[in-house]
Amino acid sequence: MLTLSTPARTIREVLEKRSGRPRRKRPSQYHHGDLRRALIEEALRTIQSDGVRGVTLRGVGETLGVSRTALYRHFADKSALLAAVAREGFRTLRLQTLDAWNQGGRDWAAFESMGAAYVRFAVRNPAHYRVMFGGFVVGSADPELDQEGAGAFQALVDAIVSLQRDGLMREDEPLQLARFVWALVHGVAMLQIDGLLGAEADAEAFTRFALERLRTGTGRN
Amino acid sequence: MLTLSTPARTIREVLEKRSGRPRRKRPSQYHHGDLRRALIEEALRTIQSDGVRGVTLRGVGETLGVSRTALYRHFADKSALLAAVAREGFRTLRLQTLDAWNQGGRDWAAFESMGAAYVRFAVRNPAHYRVMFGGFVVGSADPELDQEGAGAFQALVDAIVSLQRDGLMREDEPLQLARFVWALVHGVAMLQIDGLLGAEADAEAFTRFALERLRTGTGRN
DNA sequence: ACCTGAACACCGTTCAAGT
DNA sequence: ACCTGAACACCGTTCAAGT
Repeated sequence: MLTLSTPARTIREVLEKRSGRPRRKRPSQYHHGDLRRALIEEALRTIQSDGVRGVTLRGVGETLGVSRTALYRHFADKSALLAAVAREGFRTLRLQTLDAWNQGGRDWAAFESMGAAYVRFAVRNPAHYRVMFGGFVVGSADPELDQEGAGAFQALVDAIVSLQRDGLMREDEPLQLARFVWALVHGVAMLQIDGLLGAEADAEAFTRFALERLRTGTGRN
Repeated sequence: MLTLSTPARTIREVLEKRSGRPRRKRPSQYHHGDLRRALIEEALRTIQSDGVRGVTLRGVGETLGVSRTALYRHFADKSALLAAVAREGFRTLRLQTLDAWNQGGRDWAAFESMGAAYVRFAVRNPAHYRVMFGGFVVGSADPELDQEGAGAFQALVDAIVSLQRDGLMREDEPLQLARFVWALVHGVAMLQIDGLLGAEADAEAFTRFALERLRTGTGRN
């Protein structure tokens, strides 16, 4: 029965029966509910090292020691997995920007730190940031993702309202101002990630310059 | 010879010989050097209608009536085709923004028109814009793409220098100012494309607001 | 030169089946 | 409930072969 032409799969099955334990990476845990978590973390790891295009359900499954279709017990499809990864990103982004704002004195300098923290997150996690904004999450309609994104945005709105209360920022509609600031830091981050600032440009110096002009504008008064 | 089991291909070949003209979309031209052009245009059409992910070498080839590998005579790979599409985008972007700048009086209003034209191009051609900035063009090292991108950027730099000469813009380093403006319009465009402005937000009004704040800043003087 | 067609090594997803 | 394995319908790319 166990001839040379026996598929490797069959041999492994025999060995697993023998030892009483499969030879894959600790699969028993996944029967207890943390495969979902493991899938998100492995997807994120792959994204950081190889980019979004490197994420394959086959690869993720193999690394975790489960079949390539096990994922469908926890996510509707691949896009839903990426949406979960994006959600993690917005959460981290909110925590890091809020930290910069609160650590500072909630003045304009703290607001600039907040912006710098935003850009720093994007530049340090370019592939992750691209998953959050690159249009990879299709089919949409992930309410939890929308909620997490809205949470990160709200941190910005709150800071702006605070600055207005202290007479440090223009009395425009806070939402409109928040969109403006978001667009700027998003643009600064994207240009840096895409390497479009030019070789001679100092990325950090440019971020500082951009945050200064955010306050003063570019016109000559 | 021409039995029921004869492949359709053979039948078509016979018909083509008969009529003296092939039944595919004018393939004879492709022997004269415009398959490259046709591939770019068909790829762009597919991008506009179905997004980048809808572009397959098989689909493009089939529509044009050539084999799915014919492309490799004109492009190194799929990424090189997308790079050519991106190049077209930067060319159009430069022409449209320059037009807005020149049609206006080269004053600050014209500069805002230039910014609005930039955002308009992105919003009207979201999938195309994403090809230009979404990190789809990998492997990089397409000098012609870099050159076209640099050309679009130079139009912005020139406008800024002109404004400075007329005493309308701050006397900062023009390159740094150009990067700042680019980051802002890029951010505004991306947020609109990604539908991240919120349902109640008026996209055009926001663009106007953003371009005003570009001049005045957000701080309270 | 330019294009074809088969082959290769991949994909995501579905689904009946196993425990 | 949770996971598997085979099957399906796709991909991009290579390459010998045709004209």
